[in-house]
Amino acid sequence: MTDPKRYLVTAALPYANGLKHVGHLAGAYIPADIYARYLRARKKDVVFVCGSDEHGTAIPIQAKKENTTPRAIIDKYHEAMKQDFDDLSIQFDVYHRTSEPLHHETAREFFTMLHENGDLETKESEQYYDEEAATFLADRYIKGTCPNCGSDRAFGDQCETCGRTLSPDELINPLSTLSGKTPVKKQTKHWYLPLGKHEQFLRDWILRDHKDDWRHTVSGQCRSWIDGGLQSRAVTRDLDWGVPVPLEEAAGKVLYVWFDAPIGYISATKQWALNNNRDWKPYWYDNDTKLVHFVGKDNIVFHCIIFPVMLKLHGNILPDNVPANEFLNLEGDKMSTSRNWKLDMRDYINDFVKKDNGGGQCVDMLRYYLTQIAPETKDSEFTWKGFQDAVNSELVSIFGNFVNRTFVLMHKLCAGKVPKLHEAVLDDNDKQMIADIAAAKESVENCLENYRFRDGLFQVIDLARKGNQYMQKKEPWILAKQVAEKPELQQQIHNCLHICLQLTANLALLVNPWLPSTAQKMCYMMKVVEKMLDWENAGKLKLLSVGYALREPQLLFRKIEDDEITYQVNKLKSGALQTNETPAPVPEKPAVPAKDIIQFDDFAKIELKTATVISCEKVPKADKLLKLEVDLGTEKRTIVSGIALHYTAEEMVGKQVVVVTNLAPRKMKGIESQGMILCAEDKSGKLQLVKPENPVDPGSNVS
RNA sequence: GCCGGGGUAGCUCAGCUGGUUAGAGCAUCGGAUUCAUAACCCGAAGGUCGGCAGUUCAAGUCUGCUCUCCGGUACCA
Repeated sequence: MTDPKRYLVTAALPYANGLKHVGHLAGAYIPADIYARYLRARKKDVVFVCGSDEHGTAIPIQAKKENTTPRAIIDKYHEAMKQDFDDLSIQFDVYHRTSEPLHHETAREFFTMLHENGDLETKESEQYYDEEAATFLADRYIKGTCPNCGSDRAFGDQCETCGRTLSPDELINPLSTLSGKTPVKKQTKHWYLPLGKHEQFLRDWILRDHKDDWRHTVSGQCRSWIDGGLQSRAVTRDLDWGVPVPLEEAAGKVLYVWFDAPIGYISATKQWALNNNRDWKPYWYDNDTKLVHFVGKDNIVFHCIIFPVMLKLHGNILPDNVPANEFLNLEGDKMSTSRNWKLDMRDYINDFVKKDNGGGQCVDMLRYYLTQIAPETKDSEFTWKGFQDAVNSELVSIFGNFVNRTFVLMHKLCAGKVPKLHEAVLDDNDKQMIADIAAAKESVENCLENYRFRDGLFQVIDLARKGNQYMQKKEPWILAKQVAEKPELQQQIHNCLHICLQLTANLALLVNPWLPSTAQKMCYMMKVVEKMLDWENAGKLKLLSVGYALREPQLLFRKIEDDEITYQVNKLKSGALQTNETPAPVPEKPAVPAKDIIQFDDFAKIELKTATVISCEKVPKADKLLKLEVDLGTEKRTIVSGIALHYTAEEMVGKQVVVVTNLAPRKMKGIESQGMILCAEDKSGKLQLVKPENPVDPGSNVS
């Protein structure tokens, strides 16, 4: 979009069921914050909105887990996340929450318009209903036995043990988690958003109009979705936590969280307008508003497909870009909450920012490193060693050191004041440096405009590097020793320090979107007001006035010591170890079976036998399936088993396994499976075969 | 399996519509220097651009096949 009148920048609404980690930061919040700060520095009309996403079934679930109420959960995590963002200099213009009445009202209005315009479909279906609690049960509120792994910790949407996606109908022995009773099937009506109707619009808008300006990771994923066929999506669901559907016939139903959450951007904008006595409407209705969504790649489909369709139907503007980032790994592995392999924002804040030698410099160190490794084009990796290297050899040695030596020399050679620039004696080095400052402004700006934050920050550091080179060529400390014999050298010294100081001011300005605390500290040292950081001053040589006295230098960044790094790495590893070794917290009543008690006769219905794998091959065109021939002593059978991710076909041959031999046969990928192989599965989802301690004859009964 | 995105120096990445000896930063090694947080500066070394084949006067850059990593999706009794 050329020359937008105003900007609306959004960062993904974090879900209020736990603390967020540095992957979230690198993925959405830091890039969004950099962009918003840049626009503010350019005096653009910009609103940067975010807020807590507080609906959805995971909230009441989390409440149960923590033995409290949903309200307490969202209040707790809303405050915590808000605080963490604040501690890391993520400067939203408004941080709202979807539990606010303003949001409910906004979401209701949104739904109502779509409904009244006939843009939604309705469908009746049978859903589980808890008669005692007199409510329909969300998938998450039904538990039962997993048809896949047999675990009793399966829910209507997913099995906790094997992670398989489920539908409530698949559960064996479904039970309501509310009453503990067996639910009944009951007719229910829901509203759907028919995405398929908008396929052509999406194709034109994304694949044609934004062919060149969207990241190809983003448009590629969109194409994948569109080509895969766009299904209608339920907008409502039977749940009591969320925005009630504003229809009389929809009592007990709420808007699906995916529907109400992005509308949170709109309600946040409204709240901002109220707080600042402004009009929110142009930000969502005027075509000269540039809307940019910052999200992680898991959110692409919502922000590029679903929400735009909603916005179009509702008469709003569409996002100009969705610069989604990929994922951030940690020390060689994916970040994972369940395995405790992660770095929470709060942990960093406590271990670095809140320490005596911490503060803003540590905030900026993290912002620096997370930008430097930002997964803009592919997944990237956070390592503590990398963090240390980036801080020590770039921030400290190049950037911090340049500023420091400039200030020290200025105090030693120029009496603590900004020296004069003697234009008549400018040499090639001076001129080149001046040109480099102007050029840096252009390249940094270009990067920022195109969401290349990693490259932009590199350009800033590179300018500091050029400053070091320049100073080295000029060697004012050498000139100072000769000035007694050659007084004319004093002008060279002045020119060098003048340019270095103006360069320092420029560095403060250019680095400000990325490292705001550092920019402020530099302003303090230069005794200038923050207005100097206005982008229009960039590239110029007049940021500091001649003769102006500056403060004593203070170091911009401290070094990261080796022991801090080893401490963090050990902490990460031992934390992960703990979760691996300690089983899930034992409930107060130990090991009450979740399944119904059965009699011996029931058990006896299952025939279990040992078998030896004779041969084994991978089922073609299936990732998880192995086809096995097993010897049951008296017979041989073919079994198809979903263990290919854990065992290779070769290593299965010769192994003894336990087989359910009287299970009804089932065809998979065209092969009839005549039994089932038993496996144990740990928390991480790793499968282990169940087998006799010592080999026994094939066909031995297991009981 | 299908769809999408990657695989370029030890690490993190640039390389647009094909064109001279494939680039940068960090790390490493050597040198120089002292204004500076043993910092800076100069220099060197380091790559059969995942593999194979093809198109072309010319391919990291185009085509086909293949291996591998990351998502999504199907298979999981």
